[in-house]
Amino acid sequence: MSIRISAPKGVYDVIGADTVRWDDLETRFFETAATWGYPRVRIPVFEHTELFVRSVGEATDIVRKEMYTFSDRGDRSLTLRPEGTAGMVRCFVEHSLDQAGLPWKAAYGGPMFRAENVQRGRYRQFHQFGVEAIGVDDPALDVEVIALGWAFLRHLGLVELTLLVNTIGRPEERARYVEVLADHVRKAVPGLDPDDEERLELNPLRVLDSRDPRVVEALATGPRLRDVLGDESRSHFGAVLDGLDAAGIPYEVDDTLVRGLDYYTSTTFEYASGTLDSAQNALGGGGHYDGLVEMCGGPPLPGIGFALGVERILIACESEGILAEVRGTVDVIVLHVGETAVPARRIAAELREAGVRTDVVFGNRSLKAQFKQADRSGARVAVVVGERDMERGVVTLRDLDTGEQSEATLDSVRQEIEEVIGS
RNA sequence: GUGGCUGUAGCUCAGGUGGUUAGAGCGCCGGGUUGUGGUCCCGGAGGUCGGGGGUUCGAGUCCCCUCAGUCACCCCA
Repeated sequence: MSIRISAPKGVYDVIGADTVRWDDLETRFFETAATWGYPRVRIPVFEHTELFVRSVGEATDIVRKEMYTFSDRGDRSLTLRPEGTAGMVRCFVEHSLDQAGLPWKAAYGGPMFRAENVQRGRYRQFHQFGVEAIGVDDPALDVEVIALGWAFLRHLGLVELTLLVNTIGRPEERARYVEVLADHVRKAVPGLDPDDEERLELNPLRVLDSRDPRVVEALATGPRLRDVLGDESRSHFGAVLDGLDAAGIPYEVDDTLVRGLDYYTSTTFEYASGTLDSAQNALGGGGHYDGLVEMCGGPPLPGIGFALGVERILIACESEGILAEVRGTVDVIVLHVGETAVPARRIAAELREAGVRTDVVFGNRSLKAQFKQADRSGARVAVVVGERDMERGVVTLRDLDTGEQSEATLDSVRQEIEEVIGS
């Protein structure tokens, strides 16, 4: 009796060519980040539950119903990270990284976990790359962070990109605004639907996301957050937009762009893809978080960062037809016919030692079958180690693209192969 | 958490109103070629028809439940 166990809902395996694309994407992200002065750090995938509750916010959907929380054997409440910024800020505070000079700039990436219902571009274990810049309050730093993400996405070859930016001001400005906003919406729309009513109660800014046409209309005529901002917030935002202009980065100001995490303040932004449908078109997003470091027990320092969704970027790349072709995983495959398995493996070992990606056939199969395997492997060269040849001290090299064959002595195999595939 | 659609071989899919041993293409394995792949020809293996229950003489087909995928709501990456 065997029971077949499948992967849990919302998780999946990355195999074959997808693995290569993932690795490639990851490499390119961290290379870009490093180029901009954001070296990679590695932080844990679980943290004390309290960290996320306090930083992400109790009123958010993430904390209310999407966290993978568990008790460990010491009865500590731990949570699989639903996002990366909280852990990064904790890391910054825990190691007093402000002492190393500000801003502290770093990149991170890896799996995140949210117990959401699954759909295209949305999984329970999903993956993000992100950067954070903590400790300096300068709109130019906002621009740098936004530009970094933009440059990375553009360099992948994505064309259908829109950068959305907004500012949600300081907490006290927002508090003032939220009151007038709630008041306005309730007056303008009698019989508000329960979803929107709940939003007004828990997290009023989120009504800006409403799709109820009556609410949308009420918002259009209602107070705008930007109009109630103080001079400082206003000039900061203006400076960010000027910086984007100067950097030649196109953007749209979107009054309704409100990020779903409580720690955001001031500048918020999102990279949207034009090729994905409207529901899951956000490739990534981020913003300022000016009270978070202090709330985590550090000095009162501002921060800004973004996170990109790996799965969504790959979907966008696929829609835009820019996924890289992936050829075989080896360049050379060694076949053997007759009693030559041992010398065949010795040749393979020599090639591998020299850094040549090499596979070798196992089992006792016909040469024809071995060639089929060689063909499928995507290797460029097959080395045939045959009894007849070996008696003369040579092996046969076959170019699998052209079918051309040549002989090589045992001493010259490695060199000849390196010449062929080295180009 | 709620709703719509879908679930047959490794993959993509056929299988009117329920009726014998469930099919195709691609892929895989073997042979044609006693040491030569990607073309061609021949043969073969491979299926709890997502799972469970029910109706029926009989269920891949009808009903219920359940699981999974997908899309949408919600929310976000």
